[in-house]
Amino acid sequence: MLFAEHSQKPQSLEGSPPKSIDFFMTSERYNPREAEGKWQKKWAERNTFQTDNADPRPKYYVLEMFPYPSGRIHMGHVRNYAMGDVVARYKRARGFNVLHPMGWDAFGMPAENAAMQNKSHPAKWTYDNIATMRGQLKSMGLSLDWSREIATCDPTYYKHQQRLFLDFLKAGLVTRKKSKVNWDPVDQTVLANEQVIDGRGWRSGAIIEQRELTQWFLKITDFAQDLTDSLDDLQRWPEKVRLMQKNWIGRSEGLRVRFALEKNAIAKDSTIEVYTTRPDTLFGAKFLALSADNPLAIEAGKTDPKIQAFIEECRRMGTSVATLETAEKKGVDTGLRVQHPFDPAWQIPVWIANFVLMDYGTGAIFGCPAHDQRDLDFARAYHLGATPVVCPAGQNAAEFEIGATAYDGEGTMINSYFLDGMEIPAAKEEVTRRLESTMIDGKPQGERQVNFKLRDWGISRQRYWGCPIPVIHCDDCGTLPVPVADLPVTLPEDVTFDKPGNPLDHHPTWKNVNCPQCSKAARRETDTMDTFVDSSWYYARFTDPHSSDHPTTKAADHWLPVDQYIGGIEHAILHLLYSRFFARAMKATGHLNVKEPFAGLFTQGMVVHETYRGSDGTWRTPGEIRIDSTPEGRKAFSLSDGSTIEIGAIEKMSKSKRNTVDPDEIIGGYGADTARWFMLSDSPPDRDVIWSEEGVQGASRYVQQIWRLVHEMRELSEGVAMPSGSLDERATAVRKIVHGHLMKVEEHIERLRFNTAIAEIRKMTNALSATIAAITSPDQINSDLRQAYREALDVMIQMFAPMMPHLAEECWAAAGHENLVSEAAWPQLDRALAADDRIVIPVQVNGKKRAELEIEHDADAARVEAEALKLEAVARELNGRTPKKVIIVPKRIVNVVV
RNA sequence: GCCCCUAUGGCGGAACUGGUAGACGCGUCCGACUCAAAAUCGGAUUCCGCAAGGAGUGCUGGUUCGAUUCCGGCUAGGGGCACCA
Repeated sequence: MLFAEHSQKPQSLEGSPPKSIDFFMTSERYNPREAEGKWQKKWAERNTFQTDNADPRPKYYVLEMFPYPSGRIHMGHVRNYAMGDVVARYKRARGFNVLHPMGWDAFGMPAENAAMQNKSHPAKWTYDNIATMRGQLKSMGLSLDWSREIATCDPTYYKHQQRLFLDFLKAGLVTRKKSKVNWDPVDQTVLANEQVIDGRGWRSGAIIEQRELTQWFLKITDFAQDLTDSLDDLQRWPEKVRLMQKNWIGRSEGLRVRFALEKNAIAKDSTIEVYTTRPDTLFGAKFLALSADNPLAIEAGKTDPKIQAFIEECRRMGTSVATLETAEKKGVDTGLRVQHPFDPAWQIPVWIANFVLMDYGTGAIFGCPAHDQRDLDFARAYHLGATPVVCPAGQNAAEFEIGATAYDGEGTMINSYFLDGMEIPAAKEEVTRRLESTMIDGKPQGERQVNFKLRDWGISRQRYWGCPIPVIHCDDCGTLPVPVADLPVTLPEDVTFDKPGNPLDHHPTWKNVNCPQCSKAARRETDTMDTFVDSSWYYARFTDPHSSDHPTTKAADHWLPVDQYIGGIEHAILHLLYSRFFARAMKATGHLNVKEPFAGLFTQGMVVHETYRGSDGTWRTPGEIRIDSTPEGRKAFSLSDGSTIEIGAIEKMSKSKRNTVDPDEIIGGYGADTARWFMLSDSPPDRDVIWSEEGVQGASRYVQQIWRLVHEMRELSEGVAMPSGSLDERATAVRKIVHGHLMKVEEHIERLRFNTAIAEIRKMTNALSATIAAITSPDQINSDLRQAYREALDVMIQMFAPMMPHLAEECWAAAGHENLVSEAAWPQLDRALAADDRIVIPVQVNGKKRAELEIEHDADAARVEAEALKLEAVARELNGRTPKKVIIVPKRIVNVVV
């Protein structure tokens, strides 16, 4: 026997009083504090959740977004990992070889900030936090393979990341270029576009400045087309995330048009190129506008002080992304003129405008005020006119005028020479075709072009606590990769954070090295990688986390893609797009053979909580108040002085609003199972869940309910085998309850509908309790019924085991099993039992329900109709009239139409 | 400004491809047990109405034998992008 016999010694049935169910009841309550630690230890001893890569069963890889070791886990983690654990445990029971690993996204700014404050080392802070959080996760009873644990700050991890960087460099997927970057003045580092939110740093919240720096870039734009196209194949991703990525990548098809410049003293080129998605509106052109950073604009500024002043004004404005949002449309006429492509006599003025971006398209546009709001605003400010060239259906072309709003809808071409009368798509095609075949300056005047909003991913960060970029700068040999044999380039341990900026930059012995090529004095790259690089490939590393020679091995090909990935919607763009890029880049460099890392994605909602505010306006924690529920509503009072507390809005748990709940306290008080159960039960997993004390108490009550029910059923089924052959009516009814609900629970879990899966389990336990309550005397309990309860007991425990694993083990042992329910195979569903042979269907008259009809499930339409019409309530409604039509939807409904 | 999502009892929510609206839970009320309380158990709980019955899924129009579900218009809340030509 594996375990000491369970202490519960249920009473014998003999001599028990009839009627009440009290005689079944155990006097002991289930004690999660004792049980949970015991089973966690047992799982660890038996390596229950360790996964063997060589296991021949079909694989299933379930992964939750790994945490940043910030200090302690929060309720969001509990929700995320509870969901993943249900999937992992369920799939394991269903016979899959499940990979369910955990690790730490361990590089990042907070460790440096803590180091500055506490004068300790970021590594110590990080590893201390990891130790704390690992303990907390273990107390949740997650079925994780801890032998695969990784931390991205560990040289055994980032060594391989440096190797990937060098391979990407060799493959041309890395560039170093001078560019305008988003500079976070608080964190003193660069941020990627994706990390700037509403003009502020995603972490610091500081207003972002624009600076020009030399940076390392990963060429995510090389895959822009495939990254957008492949979204269509990600069937098991939320539509919302795919759409957000699609918009972010921002593919557009248009035409690059060359306008011939009139002779002038400024321009070196004889044409100006613009990019447009609306070549159909070419005859509505009123001006060309250059970006202030356009080389031609800069050239023009050199000879004209007025233009120079305007460019400088734009630069000042451009230093803050936030100011762009409110900026008026402004510009200056360069005096340059271009020819209209289809009318050499038509001169168009060339302006410099503050709303034209240099890094999209060609840094120049043609303005069609009638059909583009920005162009219209600009044209109104400088009286450039707005001739409509597209007329909406139903409008008189001669009278159609543009007011304050540009018209960007469909319509017919007007005022447009040879395009007149065409619809927009035909006009686009016609202009494109004509300009493609006209040559100017030895090139076609128009060329089809696809543009993307997506920019290359700048990964240089001027920080210490990150993965060093493995590159050496030599004055003679240039920028050289660190030889692979010298990897990892480890971080120096003796650093100080007393000066602003990058500590690596102030560390002479680390920074100064010899050139790997010429051996002369050279300098290490002191930038480290954006921490999003660390999390862009960890899912692959988990498949063979201790391989020391290579980032990945054949195991990655076996396990990837991740079958089910679960995490927050906040990563819809950043992390998920970078990971998709990384998989492609790793495929291109031979490290992977898939390009999509996550076949299934699920984005969970947040954990939210009521807020509480005292009369003095200060926030109060849930622990500082007491709530009274009355028919008039809920009222809150201060525990310390009894004063009235205002119950505020339900908001995301945050330290500032003081509405957080500590997972440790919940797990310590109610047990992990109760926390997991409530977290999964109360809301659909993709929506926010409101954490409430009452809800947790309900879950806790249910744990005890199950404990009692298990003992009742154990009593009833003592010493009998599982059902075989057909049983009597009473017993079959019990079996039908079990299999009917088993089928539904399976469906709900497969679709990740944890809340409805839990409702189904509760329905089943309610129904089983009712059958037991209906037993009025012991002589009603025959061998058939005992067998049915024997099965019901096991199946019930297995059904809630993925959500409440500790309680399930305790019950499983109480039911007399010597193995672990975590290692047991999922019960075999009997579909015949799951289906009902008599069903109740509603009967409507003229679409209103008037009666119910109970009938065999396989009754044919004629019989259903005959029986329905016989019903008294139906006859009464008909009142002698003959039905015009009777609609019968098998097993669903009868509708009698009069 | 553009794009997307959501709207169901006092509350969280359920209702597979159009087919009994309100499952399951929370809260509340009534009852049992108790000297009492807690815990536990049983019952009620969309609204109006004593009842028969009627109304009802944000508002509004449509398709249909039948609409929470599909289509059009609107309102409110939430999210994403944001001078991307």
